[in-house]
Amino acid sequence: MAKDEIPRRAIYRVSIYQRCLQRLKENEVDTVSSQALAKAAGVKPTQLRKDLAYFGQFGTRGLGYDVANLSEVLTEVLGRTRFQPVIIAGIGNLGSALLRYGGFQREGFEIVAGFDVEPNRVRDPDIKTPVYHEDKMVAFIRKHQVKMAILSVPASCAQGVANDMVTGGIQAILNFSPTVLEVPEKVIVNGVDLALELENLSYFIR
Amino acid sequence: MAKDEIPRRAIYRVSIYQRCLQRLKENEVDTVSSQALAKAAGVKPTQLRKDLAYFGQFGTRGLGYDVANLSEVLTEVLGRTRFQPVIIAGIGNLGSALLRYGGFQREGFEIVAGFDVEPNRVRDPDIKTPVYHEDKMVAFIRKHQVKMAILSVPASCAQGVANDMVTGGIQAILNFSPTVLEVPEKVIVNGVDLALELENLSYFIR
DNA sequence: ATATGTGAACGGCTTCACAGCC
DNA sequence: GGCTGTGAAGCCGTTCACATAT
Repeated sequence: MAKDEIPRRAIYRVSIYQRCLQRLKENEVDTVSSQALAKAAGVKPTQLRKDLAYFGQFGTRGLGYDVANLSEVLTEVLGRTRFQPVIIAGIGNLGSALLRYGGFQREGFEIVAGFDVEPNRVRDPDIKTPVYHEDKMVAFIRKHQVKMAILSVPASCAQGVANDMVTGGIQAILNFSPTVLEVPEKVIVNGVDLALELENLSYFIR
Repeated sequence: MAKDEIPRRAIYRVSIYQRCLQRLKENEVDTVSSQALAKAAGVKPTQLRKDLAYFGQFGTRGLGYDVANLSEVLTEVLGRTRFQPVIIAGIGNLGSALLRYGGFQREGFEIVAGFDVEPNRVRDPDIKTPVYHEDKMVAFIRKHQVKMAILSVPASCAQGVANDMVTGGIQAILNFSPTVLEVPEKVIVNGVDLALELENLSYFIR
């Protein structure tokens, strides 16, 4: 099945299924129905089955899915079989928090370096990740063949830093700046816009 | 036009239009076409016009939109005419960063209090927002009629804290925990799942 | 001439209904 | 009987084409 026929949202959900399976494994459950797994993931059972169908047939009719097996399959599907190095540009408030955040490591990502215009600014001493000057970023990306980057610089310089990332060879950017980035088509950008999310919520409360 | 006929994503885009208008105002541009505004927002002109049409007619044919006027209208539409108080539960890495983050204030939100199981844990001294014990949260929400909350506690206690928020009367939650929250239908939840976004990106790079 | 506003067509994702298998 | 796998139907949001206004 070609990748671009798979709904983008389905990929997000597969990640969620994967997490739920992990929890089931910890609890030594070894079989799960689409109904139960879907409930845990907050979706409808048919949707779960449809999502899995994009990648193959993994269940046993009348029984359900083997937790360990399905979990392995999804890890494969998501391409998370090996650690993925990530860099981060902009080590301010948010950037520092992201460096300390354990959630990435847990999911198989490692932030290998940070970059900032003020690399020596005072920071939490238990940040072990090295922080270099932004000048060094392009060379670092090239040398270590890094494909993924987190962008947490102020909006005003986001596009410039993104350009450097692309120059170095970054293929995917997680963008925390409240800006619309212009990048070549082959580069993927996911945006996380905190103020936007709050604004959106405020619209719905009355 | 009834609120629930408007696509949820359209609301996000309206916030983005609003931001672009702000920038235009700063540059003393006073008229803008759907084409120009759409480009700045990263969408197609027809989509912009369709989005605005959900709320009324604001343009002049043959000319475009009056920047100041449209901006006012959108502020009204988004319900961001007055400051909105927000509380935050979980003042760890991420929570502290969010407290220091200026982007919320800029968009008309004020984090009025933080809550944590360890309210006296050592934190950046230039955080001015008071941090109380989580026990006090429900009473605080009630007393100050707070409607919006940010949830940045560990996944394992997210549901419990969310329940308290709902008990107090919170109507909208911005959830940073990698969990599917179960809340009454009338309560809105927007999730920001950092590891999920990275996983999603890693799927698309090859 | 130029740009908005909008019904209709389109496309993609979700849900349904049921066939297939244990 | 129970549960998965899947073509078909339904739904929702986006895009198109053009009528309308200045």
